[in-house]
Amino acid sequence: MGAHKVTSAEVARLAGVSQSAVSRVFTPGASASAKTIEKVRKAAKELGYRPNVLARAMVSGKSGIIGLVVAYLNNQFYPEALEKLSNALQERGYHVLVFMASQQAGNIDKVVDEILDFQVDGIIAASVALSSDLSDRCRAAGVPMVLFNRAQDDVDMSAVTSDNISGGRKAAEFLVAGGHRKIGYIAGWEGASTQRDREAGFLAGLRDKGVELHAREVGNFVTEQAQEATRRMFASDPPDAVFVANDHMAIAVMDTLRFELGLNVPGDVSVVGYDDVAVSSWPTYDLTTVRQPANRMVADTVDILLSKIENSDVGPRRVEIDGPLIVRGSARIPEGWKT
Amino acid sequence: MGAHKVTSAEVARLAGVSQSAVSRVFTPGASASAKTIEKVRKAAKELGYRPNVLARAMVSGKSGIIGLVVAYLNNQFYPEALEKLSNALQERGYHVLVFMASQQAGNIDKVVDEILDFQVDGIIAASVALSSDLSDRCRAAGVPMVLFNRAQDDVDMSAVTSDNISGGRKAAEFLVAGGHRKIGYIAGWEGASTQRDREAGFLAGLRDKGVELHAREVGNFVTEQAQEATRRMFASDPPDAVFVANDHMAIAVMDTLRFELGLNVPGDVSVVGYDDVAVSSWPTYDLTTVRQPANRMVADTVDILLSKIENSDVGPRRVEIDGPLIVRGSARIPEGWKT
DNA sequence: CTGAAAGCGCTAACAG
DNA sequence: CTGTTAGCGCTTTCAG
Repeated sequence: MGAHKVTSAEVARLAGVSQSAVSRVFTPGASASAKTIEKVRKAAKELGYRPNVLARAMVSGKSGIIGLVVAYLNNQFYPEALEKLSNALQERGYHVLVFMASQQAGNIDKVVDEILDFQVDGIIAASVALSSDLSDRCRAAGVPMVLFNRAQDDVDMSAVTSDNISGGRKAAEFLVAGGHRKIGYIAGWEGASTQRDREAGFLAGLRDKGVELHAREVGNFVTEQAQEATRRMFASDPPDAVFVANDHMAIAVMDTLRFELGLNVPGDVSVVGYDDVAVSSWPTYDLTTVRQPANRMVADTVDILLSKIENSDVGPRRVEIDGPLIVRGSARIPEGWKT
Repeated sequence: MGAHKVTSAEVARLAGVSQSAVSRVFTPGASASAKTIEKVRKAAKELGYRPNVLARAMVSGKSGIIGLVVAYLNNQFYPEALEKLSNALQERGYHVLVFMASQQAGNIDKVVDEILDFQVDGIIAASVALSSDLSDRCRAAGVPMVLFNRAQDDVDMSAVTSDNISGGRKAAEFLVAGGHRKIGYIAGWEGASTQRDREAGFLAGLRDKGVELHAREVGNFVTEQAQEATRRMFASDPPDAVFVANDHMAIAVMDTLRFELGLNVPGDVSVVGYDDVAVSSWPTYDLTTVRQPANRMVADTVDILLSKIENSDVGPRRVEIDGPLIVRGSARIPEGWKT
């Protein structure tokens, strides 16, 4: 007993047909007589036969595997995205091979090579920066790739993000409308396009209102660094409002403000974040934040990738999805602010 | 340019050796002369050759893929575990194919079938209940499987969990020592062994101290349901302490207690959770909880699985790792409580 | 050590 | 519609 993988040949023998007949019965776009189908299905069930996806991949050239590169799962936005991506792909007949990559550049290249070894049909890179050499390699291998939640200068690279510039601007307008004039910014990792765009939009928004940035510190999207950034920023001449580059850090900032610095949010300081992850809506934080429309980002990412896979000559697409400012209680609400 | 996958045959031609020579150079346990190795490596680099993992899998029978079934990523414990699992496996030369499975039983069976189609070398099932029929199927296919954070009656099934009974007992002893006599329990999904064991240990702990359970509600490991369970439990004759089956729910319980019911934690009610996820240590919650030693659970899971893969005749192993009670501020600390 | 040859399990022409 | 025949790219005997 045990440890035996049933082959199509064995099913064929039992069903009294050729091996290719079996293959046809299990190949989506194939044709076989009702009688054959019936015989084969019966034999297959009896033997517990299921086609070997890897063998199919070898000859067809399609593995049904999508490589997903992801850097860290600490930020709640990513597990959520990963779950949605995986589900969306599963619904369309694909499966996700996960590769964790630390942020170090060299690592990513190694990881992508490994991905390519698996003959994946496509790659989704979530929040990782890629060397342009890498994109070339994928292109040479004929494997389409799309960036999720990160854009790149390379115009040939498809990418899906929220509209980070517009989002940053919304945060600025809200804070200024709320009467704040001493406004600080806690930046994420400066290698990230999301960080750069959010900051650019935020600064542009301030400038348009004639307000100058009061303070700036870098938190690198990391909890501990965001806490330290907060301490530095509030050590002297503290701001009365802070825009934080993502919710993950914003939560840490709020905790530091409240428990370490004894400040009241939003009484003493207004805080605005970016992402609208699950925690942000918890009553404890009740964080005003710019929502990243994860569902639409995922849907678009999958659409773009699959259309590239199924129709190899479509050009690159870059999508920026506008997300609303979700007004909650962590920042002073301007009088007469219309949702 | 474009879309061409380099084969070992092409490398062989360029290097002026046979195709099998190329294979040997890229096969870990193979032998080739220094001269051959050199020629092949050079040609390979020039062409950008990398072995096709799928083809290798076909003939060797080892795909290097581990199927990971996971139900939901909401509970912070899982992204963390997934990340650690993936990293540990990557370090040992394996890769993770992720399958999301909703809790419905039928779904899981389908998912496992799909996993098997990929000729995975092994399966890790995180927090999903499996029909015994399924275990048989995997055994028949010769694919080892280990359960992560869930046990099963089937003694042939390897499983790694924390010592949930002992953990539940620790929570009971702590609460009773803290002077509580009206103690409630908010249960997780009753199909989960973790839930059952935590409750059993908790009740045993209470019984040993001569305390009776004051109230019990079911939260199913779901935020919203935990909130409702809290409301029901505190509607009349409220307890002065609650043990919640996991931190994910405990956080929701605390928020409900504080913001909806206006109660003070731990002043009016003590709360103890289970898992020690990242949020639990945030100052806002500062949750007293039983830690699940994720690192050791992951390490053991990987060890067990790989030893089964590499040495097919090892028996099943069931590991229960003891986790400490992490005493923080969400529950009254007994006088003279020794850490 | 090395090349030739035989498949791994399956799909895709190709004749019938 | 169906069986026969080639391979997909690679590892692994098997003779040299």
